This record gives sequence, C-alpha cells and structure tokens, in this order.
Amino acid sequence: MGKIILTKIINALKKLYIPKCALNYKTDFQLLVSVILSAQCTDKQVNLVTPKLFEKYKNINDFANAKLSELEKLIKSTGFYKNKAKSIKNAASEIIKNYNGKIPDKIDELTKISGIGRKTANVILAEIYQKAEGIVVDTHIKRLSYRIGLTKNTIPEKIEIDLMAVIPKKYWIDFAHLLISHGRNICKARKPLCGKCQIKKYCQKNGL
DNA sequence: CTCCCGATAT
DNA sequence: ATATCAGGAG
Repeated sequence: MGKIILTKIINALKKLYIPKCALNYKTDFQLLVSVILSAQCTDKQVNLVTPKLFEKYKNINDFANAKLSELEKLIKSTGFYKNKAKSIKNAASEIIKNYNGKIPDKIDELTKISGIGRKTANVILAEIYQKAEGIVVDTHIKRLSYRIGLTKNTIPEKIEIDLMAVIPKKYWIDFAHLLISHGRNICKARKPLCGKCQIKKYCQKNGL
C-alpha cells in the first residue's frame, strides 16, 4: 500500500464528500467544547445540545465558572456527561490560567490539558489553526484504515504513526474528514455497504 | 486493562 | 439484547 494508492483513494472520496467538520460552532472554544462532547457520541447528538449550551455559556470564562451540576444537565444526552463536564470546565480554567485564554496551537500543550487527548488535540489543530502535527484517529479512521489495509495495528497511536508514514502531509486533514464521511455513509461498523463502496477496488477486504 | 454513560441502529 | 458513536483518564 503506497502513496500512489492513497492519493487515488483520497481523490475518489473527494468526489463524494466535502472534507468538512460536521460539528456546529462559531468560536474556537465552542469547537473545543464540541470535540470533547463528541467522544463516543455522534456529531448529530452533539449538535443537538450545543445551541442551548452556548446560549447559557457565552465564552471561555463562563465555562470556567460553570457549576458542574448545571453543565452536566445540559450535556447529559451526549453520554459520559460527568467526565465531559469536568473536562470542559478544566480545559477552560487551564487555558485561561496558562495560555491567557487563547487555545494553544501545539499538540504537546493541548494534550497536557486534562480531558484533551491526541484525537481531540488533532481535531482542534486542524479546525482552528488548519495545522496538522498528526492525524486524527477516531473510531471511523481506526476501522477504515484497518479494513482498507493501511495498518495492521489496533492501537490508535500506532495507527496514527502508520498513517503518517504513507499519507502525504498535505492530505492529513482532508484524509480524516473524508474517511469519517465514508465511514458514516458506506463503510459502517456493523453492516458495511460494500456493494455501494466507490473505493472497493483499493480495499484489502474488497467487498467483504 | 477498566471505567465513564446516553441515544440510536440492528 | 447488543453494538456503536469524531475518546480519555487512572
């Protein structure tokens, strides 16, 4: 599986999807909040709770001063709500305290913040700063990368290293968006629609 | 490795 | 009834 195949896959997917984030947000910190909420939860479900959430908490200071019980109530339907509420409040406080309220633009600084891991940090860098220090590896990218044959690893950090080795850096951000779209629409976790798959000929499973 | 955890599809 | 969803911490 070389870089030439990767380019073909990316070009084929570009004809099907617009490489774009599906989370609804207006400010940088709203994006950060949405990404934390999206852990083990669909973007659709996140977009259902954020309008009321961002109405109550207007900015990073509001989130830093939020009452956990109130925050939990508003994000409950996204699951893991106690952890997520703490993560959001903590991220707001740490960014105000250590970064003067501005979200860091380096992955090492982002992942130091409790509640922000490698996947969340990669999304934040891509969305806010159009910058890629790594590649987003979420559940879709993990699944599709394995099925297509881009990696034999199952640990996200190792998958990320494998992907960085074969994907030209200028495609890192689009690659993640495109694979996630294809994962949602065709290459589903439970019942993949291989008969409708437009990149089947590049896939190691090739319809199975 | 386990725990966190609600909504939806199968 | 069970698997899955733009995961992360201990």
